[in-house]
Amino acid sequence: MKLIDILDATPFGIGYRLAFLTNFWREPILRQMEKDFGIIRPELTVLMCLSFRDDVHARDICEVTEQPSNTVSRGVASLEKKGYLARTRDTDDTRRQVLRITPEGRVMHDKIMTRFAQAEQKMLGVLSKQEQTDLLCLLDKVARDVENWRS
Amino acid sequence: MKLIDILDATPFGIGYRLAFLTNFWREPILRQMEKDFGIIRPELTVLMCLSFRDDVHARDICEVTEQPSNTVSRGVASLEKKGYLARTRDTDDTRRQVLRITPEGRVMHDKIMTRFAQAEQKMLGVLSKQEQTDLLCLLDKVARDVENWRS
DNA sequence: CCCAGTTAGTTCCACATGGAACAATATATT
DNA sequence: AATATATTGTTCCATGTGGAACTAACTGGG
Repeated sequence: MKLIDILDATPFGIGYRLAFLTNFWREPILRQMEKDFGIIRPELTVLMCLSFRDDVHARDICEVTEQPSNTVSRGVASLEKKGYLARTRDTDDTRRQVLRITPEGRVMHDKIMTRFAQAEQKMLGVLSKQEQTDLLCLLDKVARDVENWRS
Repeated sequence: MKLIDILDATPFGIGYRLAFLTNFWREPILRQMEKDFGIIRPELTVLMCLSFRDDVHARDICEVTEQPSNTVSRGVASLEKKGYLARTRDTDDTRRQVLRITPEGRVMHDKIMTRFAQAEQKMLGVLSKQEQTDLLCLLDKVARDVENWRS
């Protein structure tokens, strides 16, 4: 009995394969990331948001990622302690704090992103360039439509 | 700022979209499943294995799903308490116990499977039948190749 | 200006999870 | 046959996580 056989028995072949691939692609890297760098999932989430756009508030990260505020709060606090982000009080609203990634934070972020990218390439090795393009296109179509189907 | 924009900035477009779709498709159902039926993730894992094949041992489930034994142990214990599976001592090896899903367990399993299937159909609404077939084919190709790329 | 209601971020608490130690049983070696 | 080793499944413990309560600060209506 293999996992892929159970997979085949379900009435949601695409969904299950999505979950299957996500698990085998992402989870090992997240575990390794924690082991090698001491960075855990919610910290990476914050790091990715700050890498994409500087000077955001914790609240923004909550909204974009749909993470609970306490999770983001802990991620921000621990990243600051590690020197990967800096926070300053917002002068307009002193409840808020402006978050910014540090150079060290960006280095760490890029290192982790590279791992994901390399693992992706390895995962897609069985597909031709054209097939990879097709797959990306199909996934993108569904992902962009998310607001129409999410429950 | 939208999540999909951060997604586009990463050097692993396919991987990130896989994770994105998995999150928005699977996670809401798992949360709802717990709320409506009191079934949590490791319990569902056990239930799906037993639905696929009867008379297995907890150890088999550990190997197939790569779950730690304590997680499976708890899942089995709680499912038994709820009447969704029955366990009997294996006469050949009294350390082992033979697991079997009950009719109530199968009803619950099917109810949950239906939810996943319906959510999948909704998710794929934006794709044509041909595109859905293509997507399934591509995902299957990569999934079947898992032993060659998993880290 | 004051108070009710709202919002940003943190802390508290309850629980799910996985690693490691453990007890019971089976298997291998001599 | 006796002892050492391996295996099955459970319990213990440390940690990650999210809901809810909480504090501090802002906003709007009277």
